[in-house]
Amino acid sequence: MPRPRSLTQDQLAAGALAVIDRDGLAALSMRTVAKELGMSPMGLYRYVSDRDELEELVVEHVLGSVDAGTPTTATSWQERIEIMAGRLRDGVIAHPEAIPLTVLHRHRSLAGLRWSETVLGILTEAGIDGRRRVVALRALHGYVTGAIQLEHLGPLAGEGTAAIAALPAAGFPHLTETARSAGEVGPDEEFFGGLRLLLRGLTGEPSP
Amino acid sequence: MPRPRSLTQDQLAAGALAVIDRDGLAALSMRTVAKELGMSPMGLYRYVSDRDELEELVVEHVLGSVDAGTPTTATSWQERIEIMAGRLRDGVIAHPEAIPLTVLHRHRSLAGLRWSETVLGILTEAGIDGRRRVVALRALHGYVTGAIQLEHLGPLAGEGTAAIAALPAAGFPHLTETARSAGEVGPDEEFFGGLRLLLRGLTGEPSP
DNA sequence: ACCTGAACACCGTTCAAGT
DNA sequence: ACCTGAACACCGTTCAAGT
Repeated sequence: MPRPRSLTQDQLAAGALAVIDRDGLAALSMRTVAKELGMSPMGLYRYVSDRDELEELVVEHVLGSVDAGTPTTATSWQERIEIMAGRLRDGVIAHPEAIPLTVLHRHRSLAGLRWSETVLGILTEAGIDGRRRVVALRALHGYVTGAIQLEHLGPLAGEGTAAIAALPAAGFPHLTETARSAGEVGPDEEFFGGLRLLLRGLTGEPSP
Repeated sequence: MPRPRSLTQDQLAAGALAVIDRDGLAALSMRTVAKELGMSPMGLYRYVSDRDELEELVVEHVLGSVDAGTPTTATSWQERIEIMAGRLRDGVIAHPEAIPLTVLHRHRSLAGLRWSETVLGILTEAGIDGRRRVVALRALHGYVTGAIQLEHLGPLAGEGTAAIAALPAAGFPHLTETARSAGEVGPDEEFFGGLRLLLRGLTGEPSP
């Protein structure tokens, strides 16, 4: 005798994300999510074929919160891309414990592809096309992904904290010196500063 | 009655890496590594305090194979940075299954810090210092990390294969079109093309 | 059709013991 | 000091059964 599904896929994703946000990524398991939702562990398999699919659902949920609409307030295409990068960063950083999952599954996510589509539109509008546009999208995607992760693993000031502080200053003169100036650079300046380097490189002539 | 250690830390790392290379990252466990080395699972705890430390050892082993010496053949500082990035990419890609570990632990690795030290030296020599140098290192680090991961997760042509092919072309006009030109762009052009964008942005005046 | 419970083959790690 | 073996509290997933 058919019973109605008690959950939507989004509720499942939200339950899993609640476990991650509260207890950390290591605590994520079919069993803990089932408990969070008041089901038996095997009940989840009605919604998802394995753990990997549960993870994809979580990422879809996180990236689904990112506004993929073309920014209208910005005056230049560079600014529009900065806004897109900032939105993605904000959405991902809102669930720091999920970052490894987000990075891992981002490229299979529909919401992630919507972000890429909008960025491609902005690049096209800027007169970038063909192979140059492919390289530009990949570079932006790679930078944003890597920068968010690095920020999560610890700022350079933090990278210094544990590892660099214990470093033989003689063997690492530049690193120890840079670690000192790193304290003045906040995460926003770091993220958008690096992004602007990329955009500036993109702006010049088609290259030699 | 004291017995000599039967293993070096490097042999332990090599054993773990052998498991990863042969059977994938999911197969890595204290038990499988112990079996690989002909020990009981608990024997490993003489060398390493937990699984996390075993992972760090693996990453140290992988990054330890990367030549961190300043390149001497290159004629420009940009070329020297390209060589450094290429060496890191080659070293990491040699163990594709270990990439998630490499990314995760890279910032705590001594060999990783040696790479950063050399890159900082090249940047300094190029006249980049202070906060600009901090931002430059982080941007390079972020880009290289992200680009290697993206390459491992699948090229844009591959990102297209599964996901983009199944995409409603109407809703994703740029993405479907770009996926077509993506086939012409090989992984090297993609990696170094993006890197050169960054370097070109770095080369201009100190910025507005 | 939706969900449960027992069972299987795994984990990382603690603890007590062997040489 | 180095290593082992049993045990504990976990995993993901299969399979048979309940409503």
